[in-house]
Amino acid sequence: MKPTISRAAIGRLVLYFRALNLAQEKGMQIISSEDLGKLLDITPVQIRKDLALFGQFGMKGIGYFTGELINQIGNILGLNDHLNMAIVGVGHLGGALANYKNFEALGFKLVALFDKDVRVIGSIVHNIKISDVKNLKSIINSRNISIAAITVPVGEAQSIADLLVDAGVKGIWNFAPTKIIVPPDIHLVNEDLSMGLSTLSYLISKDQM
Amino acid sequence: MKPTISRAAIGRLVLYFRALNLAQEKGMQIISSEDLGKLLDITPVQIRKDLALFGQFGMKGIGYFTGELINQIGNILGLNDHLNMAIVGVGHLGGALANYKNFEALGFKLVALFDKDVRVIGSIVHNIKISDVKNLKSIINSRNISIAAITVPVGEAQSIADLLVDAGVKGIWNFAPTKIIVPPDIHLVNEDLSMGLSTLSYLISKDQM
DNA sequence: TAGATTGTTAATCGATTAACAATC
DNA sequence: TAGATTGTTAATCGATTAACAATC
Repeated sequence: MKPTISRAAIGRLVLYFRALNLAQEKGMQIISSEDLGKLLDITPVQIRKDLALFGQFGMKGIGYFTGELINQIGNILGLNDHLNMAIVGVGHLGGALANYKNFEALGFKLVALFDKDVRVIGSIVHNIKISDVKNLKSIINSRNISIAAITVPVGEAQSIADLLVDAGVKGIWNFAPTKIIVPPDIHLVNEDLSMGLSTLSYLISKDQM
Repeated sequence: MKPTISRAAIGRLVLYFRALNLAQEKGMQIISSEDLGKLLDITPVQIRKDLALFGQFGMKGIGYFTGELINQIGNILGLNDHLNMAIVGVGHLGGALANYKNFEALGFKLVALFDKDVRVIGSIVHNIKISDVKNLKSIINSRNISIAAITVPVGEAQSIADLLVDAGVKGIWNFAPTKIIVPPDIHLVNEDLSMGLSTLSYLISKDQM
C-alpha cells in the first residue's frame, strides 16, 4: 500500500530541485543529503525520507548523482512534461506572473493570457497577445493548456474557474482570496498572499507582549 | 503551559478574519462555527479549536458575535496595529504587490518603495515615490517600518535582507526563491510561488499514471 | 425546559525524528 | 577493510478529529 504524499513533501521536492540545479551549475556531480540539507536548512533525514516516498535514487556510502536526481525529481513533479499554462486576468498581479522568470526555469510554458477589458485585449505582454476571455475555451483547447492561474478580482473568480473547468484545464492556481469550488477531478491550489503577511504581523505583535 | 501555535493555525485565522468581515457586511451579527466552516470548507471543530488557542470568544448555545470576533482575531494577528511596510525591488512583482488592494483591507500600510535602478528611482507607484536603496536605513527608521517585502533577484536577496535587519525591521517577507539567513529575533516568511505551481504539475502528472 | 452551540478532554491520525542495518 | 552514507523500521511529536460536558 503506497503512502499518501503530503503537499509539504511536494513543496520540499521543489526546493531540492532548485538547489540541485545550482549545485550542478557549480560542478558538483555528486551530493549527499547532508550537503543538500545544509543548503536548505532541512535535515538530511527529512530529505532521504521524502525521496524514499518515490524510490531509491542514491548510492549507499556515496550520495546522489546530481544530474540523475534532478531528472528523477523533475519526473516526479511532472516538470519534464513542460506543461502549458495560461493566466486569466492581466492586472498588476497577472502581469507580474506573466513576466516571472522562475517558472520557465522549472519547465512551464506560458502560452496564453486572458482579460475581459477591451483596453488591454490585443496588447502584448511577455511576447504573448492578450486574448478576450470570450475565446477562452477554444484557445485553452487549441494551445493544449492544462494549468491556469486566476488573477481576477474576488467577485469574478468562481465564474472564471467554471469557464476554465468547462474548457478542460486540469489544474487551477487561484490567487483570488476567496474559496472557489471545482469538481473533484480538477486540482486546485490556492495562493493566498495575505497569509504570509499576516503571519509576520502575528509574530511581531507577539514579541511585544 | 501555553501551547505553541502553528503557522497553519495562524493562516486559518486570516481566513476566518476575511470571511467574518464579509459576513458582517451582509448583516450577520452572530455566526456559529458551523456557518463559518461552511463558508470556508473548514470543520467547525477545527475553527473552535483554533480560537480556543487564544481564549474564549463565543457564547455557548449561541455562537460568536461577528464584530467582536473580528476585533479579537485582529488583535491576535496584530492587524489592529496597522503596521507600516516597505517593498524592496520595484520590478514586476514588487510593483504588483505595491498595488495589491487586499493588504490595506487587512490593515497594513505601505509607506516606502526601494530600488537601486536610477531609471525607476523617483517615479511614483501607488502614490509612493520610489527611493534609492542607499537611503533604506534612514527611511525605514523615519517612517517606522516594521515589515519589508523582498522582491529583488535571487543574487541580491541576502544583502538586502542584511540591510533591512541592520535598519531595524522586525519581519521580512521574502519572495526571492532562495534561502536567506536572518538573526533569530527577526521573523522571516518565505513566499515561494514556484511551490504552488509545481504542486499542480505533480498532481496532474500523477493522474496520468 | 429543550435545543443549540461552545470549549475541552481523550483518541486518532499523520508527519517528523531517531536509530540502525545494509552496502558502496 | 574502514568510513561514509543511504534507505527503512521504530519512536516521538504535533495536529486534527471525535466525544461530550458545560451552559446560554
